[in-house]
Amino acid sequence: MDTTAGTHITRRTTDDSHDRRTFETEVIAAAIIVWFRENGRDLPWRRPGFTAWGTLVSEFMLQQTPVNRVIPHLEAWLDRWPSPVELAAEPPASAVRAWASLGYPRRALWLHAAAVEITERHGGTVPEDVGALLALSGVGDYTARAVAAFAYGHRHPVVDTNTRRVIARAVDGQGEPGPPSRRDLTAMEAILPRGVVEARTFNAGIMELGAIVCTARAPRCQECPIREACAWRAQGYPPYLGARKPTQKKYEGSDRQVRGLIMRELRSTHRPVTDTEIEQLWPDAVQRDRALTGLLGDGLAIATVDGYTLPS
DNA sequence: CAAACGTGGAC
DNA sequence: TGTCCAAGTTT
Repeated sequence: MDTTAGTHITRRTTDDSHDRRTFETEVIAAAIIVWFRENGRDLPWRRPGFTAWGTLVSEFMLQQTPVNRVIPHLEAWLDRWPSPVELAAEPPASAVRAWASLGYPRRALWLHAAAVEITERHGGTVPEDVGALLALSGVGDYTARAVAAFAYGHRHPVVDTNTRRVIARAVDGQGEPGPPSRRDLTAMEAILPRGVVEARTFNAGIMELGAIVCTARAPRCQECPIREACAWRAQGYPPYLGARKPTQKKYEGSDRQVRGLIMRELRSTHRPVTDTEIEQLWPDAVQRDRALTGLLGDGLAIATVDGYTLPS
């Protein structure tokens, strides 16, 4: 927190001992809301009339995949499957094919499974309740709250990598957030505006701020609406000394790459892929078998007498 | 809790 | 060229 001004105000706005709202955090929230209304991107899931199902699909696709790569696949997906009922009526293979090269194809399988669960347990309507959302396949803390908040307007803290980074910098004065923790949720809750409308806009706005201004690399502080209130800036941008996320392993030559090659082959045809064809994909038999066994275990590949297929 | 899980663009 | 990063979830 900024301690440079002798007039710094720390009045609490509630008796809740977990509430970290102060004059400073309320200024930050208000500035983000105003900034977002002016500067938020025109994205499909922000269009009026965008459905809860559309929101759920978009959140699945946005898990670790950049916005620009998601948009065309999202629109094609929703044209084909306007509600979970239509998707649930198709085999998982259709979902995995439509997922194409978005990456992490288990998400396609989970999204299909979630569509079946929504159809069977919720009459084909995406649930509003965070608990019910969390019970769906592939839906975790982030996605459940994002759907409840953005599709249904409920007041929930939405925590993702962007909100964690903005709070780490602006509020905590750290250049990077620490490892993800349940405390992130309470930290976000603690500064979330009380009003339903304000909370919804703040959730979207702080994510947007982290995505296009307060970025991981080369943040554009001169364009930041909360630069005057930013604790990290006030302290002279001290370097981050805490635990770093482990460096990502090399993709070239990894099991992930082999899985990706096999999945690409399975998606490319409606006929079973033979052992011989699988062998052409990667020279190392041990690694190849490990990848294939993993895919079978994940349910992304099915063994038949004629070879391997997507799950039907 | 750490590790696994795809893919492609940016610097 | 190699590293970093992207609206996470699961085991």
